[in-house]
Amino acid sequence: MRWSQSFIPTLRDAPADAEAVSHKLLVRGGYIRQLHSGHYSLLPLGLKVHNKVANIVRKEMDAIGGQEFLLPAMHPATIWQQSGRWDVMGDEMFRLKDRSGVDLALGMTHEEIFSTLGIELKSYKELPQTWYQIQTKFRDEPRPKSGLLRVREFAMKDSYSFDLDQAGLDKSFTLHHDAYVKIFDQLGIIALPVQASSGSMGGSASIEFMVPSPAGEDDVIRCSSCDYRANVERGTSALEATDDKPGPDAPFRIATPGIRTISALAAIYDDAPASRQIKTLVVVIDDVVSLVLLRGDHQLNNQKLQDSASAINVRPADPEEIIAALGASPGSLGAVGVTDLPIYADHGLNGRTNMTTGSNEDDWHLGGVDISRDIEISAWHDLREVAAGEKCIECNAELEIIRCIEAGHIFKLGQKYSHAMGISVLDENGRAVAPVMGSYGIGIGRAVAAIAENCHDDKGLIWPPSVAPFTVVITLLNIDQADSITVSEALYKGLTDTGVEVILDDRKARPGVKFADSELLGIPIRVTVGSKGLSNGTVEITLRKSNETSEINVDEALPYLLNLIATY
RNA sequence: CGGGAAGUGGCGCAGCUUGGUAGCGCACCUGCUUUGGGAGCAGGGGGUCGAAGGUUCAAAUCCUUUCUUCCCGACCA
Repeated sequence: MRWSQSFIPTLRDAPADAEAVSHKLLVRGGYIRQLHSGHYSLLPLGLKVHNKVANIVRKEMDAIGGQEFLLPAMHPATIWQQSGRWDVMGDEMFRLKDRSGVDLALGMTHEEIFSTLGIELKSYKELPQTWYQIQTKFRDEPRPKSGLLRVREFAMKDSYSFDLDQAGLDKSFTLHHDAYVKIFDQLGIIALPVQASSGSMGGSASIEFMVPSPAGEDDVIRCSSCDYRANVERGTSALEATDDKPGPDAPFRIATPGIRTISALAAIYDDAPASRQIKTLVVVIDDVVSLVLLRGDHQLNNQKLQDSASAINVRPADPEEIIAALGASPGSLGAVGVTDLPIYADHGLNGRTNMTTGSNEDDWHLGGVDISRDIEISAWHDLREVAAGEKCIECNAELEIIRCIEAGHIFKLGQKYSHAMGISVLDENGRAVAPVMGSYGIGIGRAVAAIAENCHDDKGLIWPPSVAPFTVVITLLNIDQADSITVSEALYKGLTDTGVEVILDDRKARPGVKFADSELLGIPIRVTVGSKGLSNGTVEITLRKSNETSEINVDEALPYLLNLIATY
């Protein structure tokens, strides 16, 4: 491709709106442009990178027996109603009506739609099946942000496996897991597989592939010693034993005028450090006012609560609801004597005695509280959010928390959709069996952004060769000089003829502009053709990644480049 | 949805406080010079100042409403 004829609108300044590095560089490099919030146009170079990522994904899906489909992006409401997710998906699903008033949705994912085809599976002999597509998904995100990282319209590779039994699903799941490892390896980014929450997908297990980056939105717990890794929405840690001194036979009242916080109580009352207080939160779980109890120094993880309660929606109660439920204001709340509300307690409180908590009367707390004796716990769950520095449940080493981009997510769905959508096959005994399903996703555009987040310097992008829009840029410094033109054109033809993707910078522009643009674009190899080198019979070959430059004789340049590309 | 910020040519910004008919840098076009790290000079093109309403002889500027975008939080497969 000739640069002079290409649409590559590079910018010296990033738009003021851009914050994330990938966003700035992809816009400045002429890869993407925003149409409106959460919707981006891919420009020719952006599409090239996008396609390369998609093709790597495609290749690895094919390698595990995946068959590519393309399903509609627009769906009838009825099919989502059949699975129950028409309601579950809430505001995040784009909905519309056609001219006759029929409810429609833009697909956020395709479990239901693939299931309509799964109905045609009739025999265990046809299983397993692995089906996938690379299709546009629509999600009405509450807050699109950071360029391609969080958008409302994006291409996603989604695949679905159908197996006869759990053992089959385990195998399909492992195949996908290993394929994902290979994919991210080829994309040139580190993606840590971590235990994750399944969220609205349901199902028994899920693993996310997380790319460490400050631009990410998820926190991952990582053990400094063993290979324990989990999303904070899912992971836990070992708690050190707490010494509760023996308590009284019944709780006693403590006058605490004006005390409204855990830390304030700990400060004035020696016997109530935060770790020996009970924190009482009032939440509304699918319209049911409920209490959540945690150790005073622990934080609630909302997703854990939502998962534990199998809830669609969890929100903090507002002050009026709290007073109506408990008769006191936040800061003085407790669960002792509460019998009419569901009470969820975190495992960190299990077996604890002689603790301090609110009394549901402003300015008074209760001491000597024994959890099992004094509080009617409805259910015990893991609800607290792990903090950095806590100890690993596997090996007791220190845990760290790292910010990550969720680049892929694989789920064991089980039979939820098979049952809901009416898929069944006959097993070898002639009995109808609902296949066990799995679902597996990689966001293509998000992967592009994740690579950009990880592969750049202060001059611009540094694409891994596997996804670079071009492998080589020939920087022709003087477009009026016959020698330079001859050498450049010969190299251009030589590389093109061997299938190397090259862009020839034949623009009428100053050298500084050409160098800066080639670095901004992040093309792995630059060949500089100029009079300085040609006077010695050489061209310069520069690696974007290391900025390492070699002077190579003109005659040897082509084989040198081909060898360099082969061994990059 | 709560909090904050911002909308002026393709990009970055000034002008607004104190109303007087829009400007700077980059980019773009023409010419000359220059030519190995974002050139210089000269000339030139391009903007309903987000939108609507109001105040006024006069509104980018003041008032009201509204839309949009970004950031933090909430939320989120």
